[in-house]
Amino acid sequence: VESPIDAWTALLRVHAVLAPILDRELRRAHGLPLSWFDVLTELDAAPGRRLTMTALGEAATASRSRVSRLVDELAGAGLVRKEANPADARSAYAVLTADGRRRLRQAVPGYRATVAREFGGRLSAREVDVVARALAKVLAADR
Amino acid sequence: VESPIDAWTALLRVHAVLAPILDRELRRAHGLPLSWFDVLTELDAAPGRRLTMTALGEAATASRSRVSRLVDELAGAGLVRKEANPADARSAYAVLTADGRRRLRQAVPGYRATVAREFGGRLSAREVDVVARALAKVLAADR
DNA sequence: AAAGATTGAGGTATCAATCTTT
DNA sequence: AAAGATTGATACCTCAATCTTT
Repeated sequence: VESPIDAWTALLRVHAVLAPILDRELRRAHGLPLSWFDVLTELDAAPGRRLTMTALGEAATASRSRVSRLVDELAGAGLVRKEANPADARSAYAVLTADGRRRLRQAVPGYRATVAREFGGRLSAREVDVVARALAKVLAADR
Repeated sequence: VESPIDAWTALLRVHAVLAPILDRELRRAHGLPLSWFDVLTELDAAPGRRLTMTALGEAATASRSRVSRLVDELAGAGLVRKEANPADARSAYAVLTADGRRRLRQAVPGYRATVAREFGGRLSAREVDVVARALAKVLAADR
């Protein structure tokens, strides 16, 4: 095992196996698709629990145009609210609501447990650490 | 950085960034979506360059029902051929054609180069190795 | 009845075109 | 003209129902 191809191929496979598991689990237990969970998580981590649509598109896994529709769905469910940006009338904020924060907090423990079981379960602490650092480097490099 | 969550979240982000890049590059240069490339790669690696639909569904990143449609598309493009399984009339083989093999071989160098640049580029050989081994362990564990 | 495979219906995501504000 | 954002059209993917063979 030496070429980056092997690592990348394994990443594709792990994603293909685990993402659907997490998605189904989040829907079943909390009515949250993984795409919603992802957006809520990014908003929760942002200063003021808010991000412009563009910033959200860059932070989340969803594409820029997908984010528009996800935020509309989340707003319809009361988990997010859209707010004007007083500094620039072109841009819009997506803001996490109290309800959204509550739903997210309910979902996080189960999500972490599933990840720990399915992903972390067979790896040493050191391995987990190296993987996290390495993938963070890949991200930092491109964008 | 210690929890498996950080590693998993980074994996999601890397996938979200790199998969579209590779997909666009494969389409542009070779007319092959990443999903096609994935199926062709699995068939090329299989004994006799053939797999039953179920085996292909397990090997590839596509779901079982998606594989049916992908193989139909690939057969329409002449890159794959469907063959009866003489041992069991329920099952069908997807077989890589000479054309499919040629197209795959043309695409592989560019694919490897893009992965090397975008993924392996910023990592040491040791990091790449640990990531590949760790992700392989995760896969072996679940399925 | 279970296993291999396909398919109709519907959900999910992307692209390119568009609208508005800077 | 460029940046922020949305949207119509379309491609992509999954679920559950179905068909056939074991």
